[in-house]
Amino acid sequence: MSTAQGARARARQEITAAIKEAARRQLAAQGAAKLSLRAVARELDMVSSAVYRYFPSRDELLTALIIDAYDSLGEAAERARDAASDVPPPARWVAVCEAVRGWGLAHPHEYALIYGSPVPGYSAPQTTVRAAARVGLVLIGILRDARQGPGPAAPPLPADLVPEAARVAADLAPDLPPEAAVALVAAWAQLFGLVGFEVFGQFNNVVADRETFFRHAAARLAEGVGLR
Amino acid sequence: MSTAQGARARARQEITAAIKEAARRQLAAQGAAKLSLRAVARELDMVSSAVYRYFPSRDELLTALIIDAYDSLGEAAERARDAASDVPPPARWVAVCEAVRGWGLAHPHEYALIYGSPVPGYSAPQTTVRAAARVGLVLIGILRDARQGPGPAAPPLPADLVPEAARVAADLAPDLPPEAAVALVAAWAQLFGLVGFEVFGQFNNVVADRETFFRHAAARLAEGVGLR
DNA sequence: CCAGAGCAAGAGCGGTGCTCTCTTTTTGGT
DNA sequence: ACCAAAAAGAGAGCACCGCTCTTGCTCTGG
Repeated sequence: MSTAQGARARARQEITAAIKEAARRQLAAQGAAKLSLRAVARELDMVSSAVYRYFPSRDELLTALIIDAYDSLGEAAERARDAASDVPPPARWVAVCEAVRGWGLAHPHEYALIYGSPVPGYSAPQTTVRAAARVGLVLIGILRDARQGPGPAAPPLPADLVPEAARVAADLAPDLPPEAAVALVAAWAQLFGLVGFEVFGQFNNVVADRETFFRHAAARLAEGVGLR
Repeated sequence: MSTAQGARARARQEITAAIKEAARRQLAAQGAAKLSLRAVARELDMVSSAVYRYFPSRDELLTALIIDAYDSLGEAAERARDAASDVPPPARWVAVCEAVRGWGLAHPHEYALIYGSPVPGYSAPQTTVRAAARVGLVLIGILRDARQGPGPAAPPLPADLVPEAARVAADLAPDLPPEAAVALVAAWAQLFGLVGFEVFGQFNNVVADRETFFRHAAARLAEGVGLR
C-alpha cells in the first residue's frame, strides 16, 4: 500500500489514461460517431475485450471524455479569468467568453460532445453535472465581484417572471438580485449559441471577421447582465 | 409525360417518401446515431440493398432528413409570423422565437440533427444552405417591416466592427443599416443558444418555468435588434 | 415487340459493440 | 512461504451495421 496501492493499481490508472488518450485522439480526428472501441484497442495493441476491463461500454468511455472536456473547458475559462484579474469586469467577462470560443474552435469535436447533440443512447449522468457547471461559475463570479460596489440596476422584471427569477437566483447565487441571475442564465445560453454557431459552421458564409464580431457580441452580453 | 412520368416514377416517389417517413420515425425514436438503413428496410419489408436504389448511402438519407427538418422548422416560423401579422413587431418577433422553441421541443432529435453536432462524416452539402436560411429570413423580414417607419437607432458600432458590419449587411439585407444587420446575426445565434440549451437539457436543474423565462429572453433579444 | 433500363433479392465483405470462456498473472491473508 | 481469490489478457463468437456485387425479374419507351 506504500505509494499508491501497489503496481497493480498504478498500471490500471496508466492504462485507463492511455485508453482515454487514444480515444481523445480518435475523437479529435473523426468525431464521436466514429469513435470505435476496437480501434482504440488496436492502437494500444490490446484485444478489444481487454478494454472492457476498464470501461464497461463505449458510452461509458464517451462519458469519461465528456467529463474531461468539461474540465478542460472550465480550466480554460478559469485561466482566462485569472489572467484578466486586473482589468475591469466587462473586459474580464469578454476575456472569458473569448476563452470559451477559443477552446471550442480548438476542440470542435469535444465541443460538439458537450454542447452538441447528446450522443449516447441519451443519458446525462449526474456525474457530468458538476463538471458542466464550471464555466457558469466563472461567469457568476465575475458578476458577483463587479456587484461589490453599487450595482447598476438591471432592467426590471415583468411580473410573470418574478417567481421564476427568485427561484433561479436562490439556486444559483443567493447573493445576486433575481434580475441579475435570470439575465446571467440567458447570457450563458446565448454565449454558447454564438460559439456553437461558429464552431459548427453556421456563420460560414455570413460572418467573415468572426473574431471581431464575437468580441462585440460578448461585450453586449456583458452589458445585458449589468456589467459596465 | 402526362401526369407524372408514368406509374414507375410515381412508385419511386412513393417509396422514397416511405423510406424517409420510416427513417424519420426511427430518428424521432432513437436519434440520428442509431438510424439504421437495415432497420428502415426491415420496417418496409424490403431487403437492405433495395434501399440503396433510392438513397446512395446512409448519409444521403440523413441529408434528406436534414433538409426536411430545416423546411419543417422554417414553415413553423413562417406560420407563427403570419399568425402574428397584426401584432406589433416586437410581439411578432417573440412569437417566431416561441415557434422555433416549440418546434425544437417537439422534435428534439431533428433539432439535434440540424443545430447539434454535424452528424455524418462531416459534410454540409450546399443543398442544405438554402433550407437553413429560412428562419433567418423570417427574422430579417420582421426587422425590415418594423424599420419602415423611423428607425430607432441601434447602439453605435465600435470602429473595428464597422467594416465587418458593412459586409454582413451587404450580403444579408442591403436595406438594413449595418448595426442592425450585425445585431440581428448575433440575436439569431443567441436564439438558438437559448433553444438548444433547453432542448438538450442544459437548463434541467437551473430553470423551472422555462416557458416564461424564454419569452422574457426572446423579448430582450428583440430589444437588442432595435425592435421596440 | 423487344432491348434496355429500373428494381428486388440474396450472398458476402469488413467492420462494430459486447459476451463468454479459458488461461495467466498479481495480490493479500494465513 | 504458500495458496486461494481477484484481476487481467486472449480469443472465439453473436448479432448487428454500411455497403457492394451478382443474379434474375418487370416494366417501359422507341
